[in-house]
Amino acid sequence: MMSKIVLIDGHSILNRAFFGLPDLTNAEGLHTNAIYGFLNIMFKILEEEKPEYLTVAFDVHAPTFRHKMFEAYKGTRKPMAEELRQQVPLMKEVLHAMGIRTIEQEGLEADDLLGTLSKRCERMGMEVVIISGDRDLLQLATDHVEIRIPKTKRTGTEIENYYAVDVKEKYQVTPTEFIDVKALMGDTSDNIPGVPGVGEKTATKIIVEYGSIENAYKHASELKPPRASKNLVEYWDQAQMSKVLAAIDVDADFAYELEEAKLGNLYTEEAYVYFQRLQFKNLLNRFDVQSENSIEDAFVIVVGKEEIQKIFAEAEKAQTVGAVLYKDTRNVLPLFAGNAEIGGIGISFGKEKVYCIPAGNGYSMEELLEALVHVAKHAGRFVVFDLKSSLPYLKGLEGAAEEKCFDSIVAAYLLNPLKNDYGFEDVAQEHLGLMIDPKTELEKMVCYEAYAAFASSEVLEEKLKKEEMWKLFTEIEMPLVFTLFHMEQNGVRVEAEELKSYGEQLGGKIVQLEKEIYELAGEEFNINSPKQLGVVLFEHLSLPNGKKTKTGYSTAADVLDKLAPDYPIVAKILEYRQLAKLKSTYADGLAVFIHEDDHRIHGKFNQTVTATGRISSTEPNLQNIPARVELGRLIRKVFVPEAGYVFVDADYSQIELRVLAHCSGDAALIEAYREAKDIHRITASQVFHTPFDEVTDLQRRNAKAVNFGIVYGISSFGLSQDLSITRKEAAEYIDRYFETYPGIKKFLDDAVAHAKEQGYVVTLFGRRRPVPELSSSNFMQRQFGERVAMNSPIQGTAADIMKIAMIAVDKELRMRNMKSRLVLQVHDELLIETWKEEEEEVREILKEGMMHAADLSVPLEIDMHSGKNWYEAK
DNA sequence: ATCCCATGCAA
DNA sequence: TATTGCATGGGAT
Repeated sequence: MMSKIVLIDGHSILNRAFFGLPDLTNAEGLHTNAIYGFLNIMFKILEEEKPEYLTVAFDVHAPTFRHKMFEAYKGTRKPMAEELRQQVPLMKEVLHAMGIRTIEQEGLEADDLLGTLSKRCERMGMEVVIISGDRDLLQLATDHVEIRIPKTKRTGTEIENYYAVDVKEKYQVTPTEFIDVKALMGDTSDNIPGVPGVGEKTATKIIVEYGSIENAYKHASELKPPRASKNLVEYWDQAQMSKVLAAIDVDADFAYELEEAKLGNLYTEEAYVYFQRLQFKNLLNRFDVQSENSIEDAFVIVVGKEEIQKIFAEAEKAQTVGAVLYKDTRNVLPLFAGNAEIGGIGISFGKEKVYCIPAGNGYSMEELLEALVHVAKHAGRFVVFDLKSSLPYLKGLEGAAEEKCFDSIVAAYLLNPLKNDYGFEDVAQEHLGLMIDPKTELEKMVCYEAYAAFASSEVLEEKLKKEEMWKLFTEIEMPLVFTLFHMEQNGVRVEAEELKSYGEQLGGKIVQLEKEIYELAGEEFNINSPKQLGVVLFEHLSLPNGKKTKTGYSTAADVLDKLAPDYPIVAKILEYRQLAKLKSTYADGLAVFIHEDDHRIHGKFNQTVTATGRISSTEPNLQNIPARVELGRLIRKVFVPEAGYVFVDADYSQIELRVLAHCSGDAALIEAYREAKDIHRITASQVFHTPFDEVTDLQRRNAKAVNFGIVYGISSFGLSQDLSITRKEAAEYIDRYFETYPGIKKFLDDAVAHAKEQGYVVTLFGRRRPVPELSSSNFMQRQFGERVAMNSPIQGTAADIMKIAMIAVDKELRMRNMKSRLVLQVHDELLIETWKEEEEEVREILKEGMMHAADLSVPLEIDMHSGKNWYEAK
């Protein structure tokens, strides 16, 4: 059997991968998508080809003989994107770590290296496979040299394959003639001139007939389009030069030992470290797991009652205990509140102490859980992944062992809040370098999770301390786990019947509006489809259209608002949209979450989702219940307290602006807050140099918009959109604002500067947010990064303060054994279902907890209302 | 089934 | 071409 070599066009494949895949970054903020894509393509090819040898060729950033010959060669090429450039040296390191030969040579392009190598190998009787994204390489195809061009599609990678015959079949010319075709037609991407007036069609026709440009030149007078005939003669020199430029050098002079390209074990320890660092989870599966995961040897499935007793006794004395509860589905799933059946527990308190204990071996599930809580109370530290989801089963843990709890997922979130998920496998991989095969059987997986819990807390603690977030973790985030758990358990009561009739009323109006819209349109269509709606409005009815989206006309509210006064149908559509939204998302959407037994919605409050530190709410989202428009706001009437209770609702008054005043130390803004009732009016008065009492409504509105803009990371464009003014006017407002409050300008500038230097911004309580966008090559991305750097410390600090307040309020209610309970948090607002006799006490607790959550240089004011439903309490 | 887009709701 | 989120229906794959 003939031996085979695979040759890869390094830059070309990196380039393909870079543009074919979405941007990926690892924890350090390195871009990794091109490397990831390259490796995927490479592994696929290696599996298919099973070659004996492999070499990857790269271009060198230096002039080649082609540049010397034609200065403008590749002159039109844009510089490589920064995100891609960064990946090139790393790519080479990764290849070297896998023992793969790379080659590059000054004065030669990768094409020439590939061409020369392919010829040399072919002469030795080898089979050659060249991988490139570039069709120019097709000239190298022979009966023994195959060119393979990967195409990245959504469905995966498809590869076009070309031996010499395939080139002929597809392009009608032989690989060698391909050079002549290119010499005639030129190549804009390489800036090869070719012959003017000759494109692909003509060039191919000429070469099919005459075989080469030289022969065509001899028969120049016969050439078909007279233009080609004339130009070939006139530009003969240029054509000849183009041919030399287009021809790959197959006889270049450079040193290369085939033996160095011999493939060995790619999955070296060194490569493993790189893959881990780059966070190529899927690719890590390729590594032989045995050597790394010798900890598996310590895994024990315990079934004897006495042994179990012994383990619990030993665990009690341990400094750190990692644990996991599992359901006996063939998966370790996050547990949820309620009646899920649990299969057993996992527990680990040392590298050699890792146990899976299924229920039913002398210990029922209840007894296991009880014993586990007992362990938690006595051990030094109790570590789990996603504590909140296990709390329903760990009765008695609260109070007794609360402070010993360590949630590794929460810790991992603080260390990098930008990730999408924080499964224990991810944390194990990132912080322990532990690779876990996702197909691992259940009991072994339980052991892995218990061990990872045990082993991770120390590492995470060290990292949190190093990044000065230990206090944030222990004093805010961990206590908050319990508060959020309480809120989820409490839920909020919703009147199902009322909600249903509200939905039905909407439904009636929607049907009516639908009819009217069809009549005005003269046709029936799906009003919910922006695509169909766009066609009806802007094509069939020829309404003047402003904006477009990628896929068609924009039918967004701000566009339709402008048309509504002139076109009754548009006004109807806006009304229809409003009602449809209320019905689908709120009336019908909320109804499915109401529990039949207690008439309450137990939504989830997520602690590890947002980039800034806010809480998020899902299933359903209880943080976006309508409030601004009356019809929508009515929904709040179905949120009610249980009999004997009232709602008390408290929200911070402009907490973000106050945070800004404090953090910036701006004297004028601080002073404004010390005296102020109406901050926007004061701002207007100061910015427009108008006495407080003479501020017009317009001035106040503008000042308010600027205040908001500042908090979001202002841009003149954004402000101009919001106020419907020109960018210039918006810019003037901003300038005047910064003149009035120079401290704010400095604070925002400093935030951006800090982010550029350190790569992250930080809140008053030490919470960090990385800002990788600031090192993007894309201008818009960088602009975005600047706004993020300005906004995150403000939004994040406000979130920190609210968390402190929530914990304080919840603790106080429980310490006093009160019936009243925290049910909702909406970023700057807390809703408490209050036992009527406790109303005054609750108001006091809220006031105290919220106003004194932080000691700022401006007062933290709140607005507070009571009511028999959420509508009235707001 | 699953994903993406446009849209719209909140602070 | 203003910050942070989540859910929806439509429509492509």
